[in-house]
Amino acid sequence: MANIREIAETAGVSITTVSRVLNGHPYVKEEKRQKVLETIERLEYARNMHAVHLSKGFSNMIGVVLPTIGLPYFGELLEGIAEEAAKEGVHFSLYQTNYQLEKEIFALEQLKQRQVDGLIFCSKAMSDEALLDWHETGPFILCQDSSERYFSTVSIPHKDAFRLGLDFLIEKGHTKIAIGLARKNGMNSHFRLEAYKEALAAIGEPYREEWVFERSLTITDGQKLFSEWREMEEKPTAVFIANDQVTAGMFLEAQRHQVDIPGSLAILSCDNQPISEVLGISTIKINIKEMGKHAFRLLRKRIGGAGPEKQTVPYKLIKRATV
Amino acid sequence: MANIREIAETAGVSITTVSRVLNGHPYVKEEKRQKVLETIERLEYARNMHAVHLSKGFSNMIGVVLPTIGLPYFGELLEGIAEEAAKEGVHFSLYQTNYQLEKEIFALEQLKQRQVDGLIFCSKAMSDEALLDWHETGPFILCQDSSERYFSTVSIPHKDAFRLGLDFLIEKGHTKIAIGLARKNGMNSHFRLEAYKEALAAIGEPYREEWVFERSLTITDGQKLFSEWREMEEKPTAVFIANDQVTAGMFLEAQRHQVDIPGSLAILSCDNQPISEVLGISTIKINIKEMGKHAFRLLRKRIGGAGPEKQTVPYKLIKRATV
DNA sequence: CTGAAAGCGCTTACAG
DNA sequence: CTGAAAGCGCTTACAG
Repeated sequence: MANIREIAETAGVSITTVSRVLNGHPYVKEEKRQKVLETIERLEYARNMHAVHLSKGFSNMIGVVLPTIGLPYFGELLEGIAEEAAKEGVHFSLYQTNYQLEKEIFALEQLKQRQVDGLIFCSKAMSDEALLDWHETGPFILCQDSSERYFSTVSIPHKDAFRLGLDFLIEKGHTKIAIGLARKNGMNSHFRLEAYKEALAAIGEPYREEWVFERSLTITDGQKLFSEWREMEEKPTAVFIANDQVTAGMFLEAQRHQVDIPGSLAILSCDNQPISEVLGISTIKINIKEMGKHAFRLLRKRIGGAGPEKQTVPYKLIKRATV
Repeated sequence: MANIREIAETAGVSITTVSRVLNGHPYVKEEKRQKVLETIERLEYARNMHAVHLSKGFSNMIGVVLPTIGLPYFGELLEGIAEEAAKEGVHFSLYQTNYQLEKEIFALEQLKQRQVDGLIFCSKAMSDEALLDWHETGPFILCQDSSERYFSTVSIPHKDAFRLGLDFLIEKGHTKIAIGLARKNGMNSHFRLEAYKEALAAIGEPYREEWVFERSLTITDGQKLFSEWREMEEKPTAVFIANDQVTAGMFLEAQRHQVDIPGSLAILSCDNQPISEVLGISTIKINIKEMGKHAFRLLRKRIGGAGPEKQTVPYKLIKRATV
C-alpha cells in the first residue's frame, strides 16, 4: 500500500502539497494538482484514515446506542439517523445493549477513547443521574425527554400524545380503559402512565394496577395480552397500547376468537407502523424516523460545540376501524 | 485529555511500560503496574484509539453492507452479526445502500482506506465480476452463494429449499402454483426461479411469466399481490412467497375477503419470522440470524489471512395451517 | 523486567 | 503557491 510520501516522491512535490490536493485545499497550481491526482490513480493510493483521524482528532463517526435493532421502533429511528448521517458523510457504529448497564457504559467508554465523536442514546437503562457523571466525557444526546438541563434531547411529547389517545377513547364513551406499556420503568412509560392517571382522574375512574400491562414489546406479547384480557372478570372496553406490534398481536388474536372490534373491545395503538395500516388499527402516529433525523442533526450541533437543547417531534391521531 | 506520556511521567515510568500495562503484557513488576493503574484512574486517562489503530494497522471494526435495515430479513442477519461481533469485542459500521452501486463502491473504498478491517455484503447490486476487481482491496465476504471461487460466502441453499417447498405443494395436490420473489435479478431469486422451473417441468406444467410476482418485499406488497391474484382469470391454487412479510400481507387481505385458506388458496412462505407463527402460516424456516453469525466468523477468518471458503446454513419445512 | 527510539501516515501552522 | 518540520498518541522491535 502506497503512502502519502511515495505519492509525493513520485509526483515530485512535497507531502504538504499532496495533502492539499487530497483535502481539496485551494492554492495548488493546477499542473501539480493534475500530476498528483494522476500519481494517486496510478499507484492506487488510498488514504489511511487512521492517520487522518489521529491527526485531526476526530473520525466523523458517531455511535448509536440502542437495546436491540430487532424492534421496528429502533429500526425506524436508526433509519432516520442513517439517512441524515449519509448526507453528511458521517459513519455510525451500533451498540446493542439489551438494556444492560455495562453495555451502555461500554459505549460511553468508546466515546471517551474517541472511537466515536459522539453518541445517540435511542433508549437507555442508565438513570439520568448516573449518566450525568459522563457529561464531560464527550458529546451525546438522548432520544427521550429529560429534566436534566445539561442533556440535549429530542423527544416525542409522550404524555400529551397519550392523553390525546385517552381523550379520544373517552369521547367515544369508554371509561373502562386498560393500557399496555413497554418497560414500566422507562421514561416513555413514565409519562404515559402520568397521562393515564390524569385522564382517569378527569372522568372519576379509579386507577387499577391490574389494567396496566407491561413488558409489551412484540407481536407475541400482544397475543398474551389478549389472553389476559379474556380471562378478566371485569373487562375493560378499550385498550390503548403503546406499540403497533403488540397491538397487532392482540388484534389478530381477538379476531381469531371472534371478538367484536370495536364493539366489545376498542383498540388504540401508538406508532402507525405499516402493520397498523394493513390491519386498519386506529393509532397515534408518531414519526420516529423524523426523530432519528432530528437526533442526528442535534448531535452534530453538539459535537460542533453548541450548548444543550431540547427538541420535540409532532404526533397525530389516526382514526381507523378499531375504535 | 491526558495522554500516555503524562501518565508515564506522573507514574515515574517509561511510556513503554504504560503501554505494556494498557495492553496486559506480562513482564511488568507488580508494583509499577499498580502505580500506573492508579495514575490512569486518577487522571481519568483513556487511550486515544485513533493512535492505536494507526500504530497497529487495524481497527477491530468491520463494515456491514446492506440495502436497508428496515426489512426484517436484514434486521435478523444484522442481529446475528452483532451478537458474534460483540463477543469478540469487534465494532461494526453500517453501510445502507438501497442497492445503489455507488453506495457499495463507497463501502469498498472505506475498506481500502482501512476505515474498516473487512466487509460483509448482506446483499448487493454489484455483479460478481465487478466485485472481483476489488478482490485485492481487502477482506470481504458475501451472504449469498457465488460461483466465484475467490469469494468467501455463507449462504442458504435457496434452490434446494425452494424446491422442498414446491414439492410439498405438489404433494398436496397443487399443480397451479404461483410464486412471489423479492428482486427478480438478485441471486436468491435466480436460484428460486430455477427451482420453480424444474419443479414445473417435473409435473409437466408450463412456465407462465405472469405467475411470477416480483418486487415483493413488504406487507403492503403482499396486499397488492392478493389483489392481483383476485383479478386473475385463471387463478393459481397455491402461492409460494419468498418472504413472510409479503405473505402476511397477502394472507390478511385474503382473510379480509373471506377467501378459504387453504381450500381456495394455499399459501406457503419462507423465513419463519414471528408473524408467520402468529398467523399460522406454513413456511420454510430459514435461520437468517444463524447465517449472520456464520458470516461474522467467516470474515474474521478471512481477515486473519485464511483462504476463501463456502459455507451453508440449514433450512426446514414448517407445516402450519395455510397449506 | 525496563526504556530510548523509531515508526505508523497523516495534517497544519509557519515561513517563505 | 510551496515545503520543511513539528505534532497527533500510540506500539514494538531492540538492546540492555
